[in-house]
Parts: sequence; structure tokens; C-alpha cells
Amino acid sequence: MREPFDIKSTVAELKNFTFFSNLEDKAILELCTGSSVIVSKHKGRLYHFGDKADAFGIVLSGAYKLSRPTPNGEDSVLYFSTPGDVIAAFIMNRPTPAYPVSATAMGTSRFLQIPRQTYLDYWSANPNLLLEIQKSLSSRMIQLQTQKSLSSTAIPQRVAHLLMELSGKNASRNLAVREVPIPLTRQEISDSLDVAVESVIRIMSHWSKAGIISSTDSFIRITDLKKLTEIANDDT
Amino acid sequence: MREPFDIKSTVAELKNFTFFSNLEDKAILELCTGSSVIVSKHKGRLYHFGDKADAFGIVLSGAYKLSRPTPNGEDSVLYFSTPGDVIAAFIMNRPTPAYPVSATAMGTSRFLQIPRQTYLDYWSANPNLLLEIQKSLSSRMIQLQTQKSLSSTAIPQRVAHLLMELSGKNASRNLAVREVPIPLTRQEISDSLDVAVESVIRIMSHWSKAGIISSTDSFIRITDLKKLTEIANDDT
DNA sequence: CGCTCGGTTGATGCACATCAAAGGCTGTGG
DNA sequence: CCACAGCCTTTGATGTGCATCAACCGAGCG
Repeated sequence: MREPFDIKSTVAELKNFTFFSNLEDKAILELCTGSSVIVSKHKGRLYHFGDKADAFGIVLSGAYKLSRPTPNGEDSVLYFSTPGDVIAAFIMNRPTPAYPVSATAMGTSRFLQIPRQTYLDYWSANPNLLLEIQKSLSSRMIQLQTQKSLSSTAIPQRVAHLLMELSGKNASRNLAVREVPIPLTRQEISDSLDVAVESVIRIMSHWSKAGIISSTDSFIRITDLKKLTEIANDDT
Repeated sequence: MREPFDIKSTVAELKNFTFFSNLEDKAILELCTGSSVIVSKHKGRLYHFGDKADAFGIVLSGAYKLSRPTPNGEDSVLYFSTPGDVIAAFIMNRPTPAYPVSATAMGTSRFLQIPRQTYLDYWSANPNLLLEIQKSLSSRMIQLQTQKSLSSTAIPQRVAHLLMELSGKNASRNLAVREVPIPLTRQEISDSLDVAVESVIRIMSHWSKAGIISSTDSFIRITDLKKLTEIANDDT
């Protein structure tokens, strides 16, 4: 669960992320005061919706889904966070913060957990860092808004849109074939779009038969990008 | 459309908002370099979705709705901004920002427009200001997330929830009667919840007859707060 | 005085949720 | 190593909440 904090390798790892690429080793170390690396198993929970938030952190590898319980007892997935994403940083400067979402590992994942106090001491006085956080926060916000504006369109469009979005994250190039870099179940897709699992299954198995996507091992590959784009933009 | 920039009265007005309450007059003036006060008529557009964003600003009085066009040609309202709200600040530090939403006045409203350059010069180096922006951004995000997690519940609940939320903004106290401080049409409510106008009308006229709300002049008053809360939390 | 805008009401149909039932796969504990 | 439990996927049958369409009214306004 908790990996020994190997300073050298962690700093090297962090430098891959835009967040830290411009910083010196010394500065990075300061920003990591009191931190530890958490290794999550599949479905391992980092924290719960509503819990007292005394730490934030950065996804190092794997992925975590951020979700909230709905009144029906279901879960609504709000965001899929991938390596380099900063989680919960934006609530650290509240008086007594509570996590606004739950975070659950999707497959084995690693997370650099940083104490809230370190945020207050070292992060919150650094404009560049704050601007970086603002940047990631605002892109997440815009994504949420985009999804909302699609919420009254047909489900196939929304599923297509989500797959495009997720596969675009690591958008290698305009290849005809893309892959979603996260192990996604249909349940998680349906939780993200707030629709029934069966609807998602029907749509996607149809696409599988039509050769538009293929889902080997729990990873989804888009084999006919053109067609999927068409579906995503279809305003019939 | 454009009011003369009366330094003295504007600074006084700004000091009412938490954003500036701790700042000295001189600092406020610097943060307003190149600014002007814009007076919008009902339905006047401050800016469009997709336009090049060369300014941001603060709502001084009235209200503006932030919306995005949907694929069906409808509008999806994402936020109702009230006096003190900062608009579009969080995209100012992007290379060539475009407005992620349109802003439209609801009733006569006033807006302090500040050039992007002023943000880059004076705002982005000030951690306290950045934290304030982050705070408003994050509360808006949490509101969006809450709405999303309600998106699969019945429409009456969602309407009730929205009215509670909006009337709570100026939450005077636990009075039995509250009022939504913005002139809202049913159309705007339906645009905000992404449902059909007729549905909203049916629900609300039912509530009017039941004495739960009353809509004199274009303002909505909640006359039976207890009952409405009940409806909002009803998980039948 | 026509015109646009907000509100209202009823009839109709469809896209989806819901319910039900079953098979494959994985991990876990006896 | 086997058995069981839980999760993911699949498919079909059934129901319904809500969008859609259509028509009408009153009020403000140029």
C-alpha cells in the first residue's frame, strides 16, 4: 500500500509532468515535504466523498476515477484522472476541506500523496504553481461543461464523444487507430454518462460487430476513427 | 453601453466584494488598469462562445447567464452569475484564449470589464488573487458536479434543487420565504437543466396552485420552503 | 394594432430505463 | 485444486417519463 519514498526516482518521475518540468530538484523536494507514494490495487479507494481532506496529490501511474454517489445509490463518475493529473489541490486552501468526490483506482495505480500543510506552506505562495493548478482545473471544468451541453443528445453520440475524448488524451497522431489508455468497463462508461449499463452495452456491441471498435482485454481500441467521429457529430 | 469610469465610486463598489475587501485603494486601481464599466440591457450579450477572449471582468449588478450552444441549436445554461462573480478570469493565462461560454444579461446589468493584459501584468503574479479565483472556480465546479450527479433523477427534484440553490445565494436566514434574486424565465430554467420548457411549466404551475411558490413579476418566490426541500430530496 | 415573447394545456409517440435470466471470467478460500 | 461468489457482459421483453407537436392566451411594445 505504501511504497518507500525513493527521493531520486520520484523526482525523476515528476519531471516528466508539465507541472514540474521547469522546476529544480531542490524546489520539487520542498513541494513534496511529508509526501509518500501510495500503491493502489484495482478498485482501491484513495479517499471518499465527504471525508475530511487532509491531503492532495498527483497521479503517477495507472488511473483513478473520481465519482460521487447519486440519490439512487448509484455512482456518477465525474472524471478519469491519468498520470500527471493533480487531484484535490483546489480545495486545500479552504478552512476545513472535505473531498468533493471519491477517488478509486482503475487497475493497479500509483499516487503521490502530499499533506495539506505542505500545500499551505509551499504551494499556495507560488504563482506559477497556482496557475498550473488553475489550468488543469479550468480544462476539467470546460470538459464538464461540454458534456453537459451534450446531455440532451442521443446516447450513441455521447458514448462516441467520450471515447474520442479519452482516446485523445494520448493522441499519438491522426492514426486511423486509437486506444483508450484506461481499463474501462461498460459500467464505468454508463456511470460517467449517467445512463443505463444495458444501453451502453447494446451500443458498443453493435459497434464491435460493425468493426468500429474492438475491446480486447478490458482496453478499448477505436478501429474506425472516421466512422466514430461521424457518429459523435451526428445531429440527427 | 459604456459608462464613464468613475474611479471613486467603482472602487467603493468593488470593496463590497470579498475579492477586494482586503485590498487598498491603490492596489485595486492597479488591478483595474484599462478597465471600463459596461452597462448591458436585458438580453445584451457581453461575449460569445468561441470568440477570442481579450478581456475578463466582474459582475457589478444584475446578473448574467453563461451558456453554450448545443448540437440541436438550443442553448445550455451553465451558470447564473451574480454581483461579485468573476467571469472568464481563469482562461486569461492561456496562449490565445477563446471564451468557453457566452454571457448574456438578465435584466439591466453592469459589468466591470478588465483587459487581458492587466490580468497578465497585475493579477497573475498575486497569489492571494489567484487563490480567490481558484476558490470561485472550484465552487462553480462543485456545483456543476452536484448537478451532474442529479441528472438521472426526476425533473421535479432537479427544478426544486435549482430553485433552492439560486435562492440560497442571498440566503438571508432560515425564513420560511425565500426569493430567487434573478429574473428567471421557465425557458432559462429548462435551458439550465437541459429539459423541455413544457415540463418545467407543468411542474411549476402545479407548485403555484399548491402554494409552494409564487411568481409575481418575473421573480420567483418560495413560499413553502419546507415542502420544496422535501421535493428536492425525495428519492422516490 | 400587429408582433413577439412568455406562459399554458392537451394529445401522441418514442428512446430509454427497468426487469429478468443466463453465461464467462477471475480471484479467493477451503 | 476445486468450488463458490462476485463482476462483467449479453440479450430480450416490457413499461413509462418526458420530448415533441400543436394550438391558444395575455401582455408589453414599437
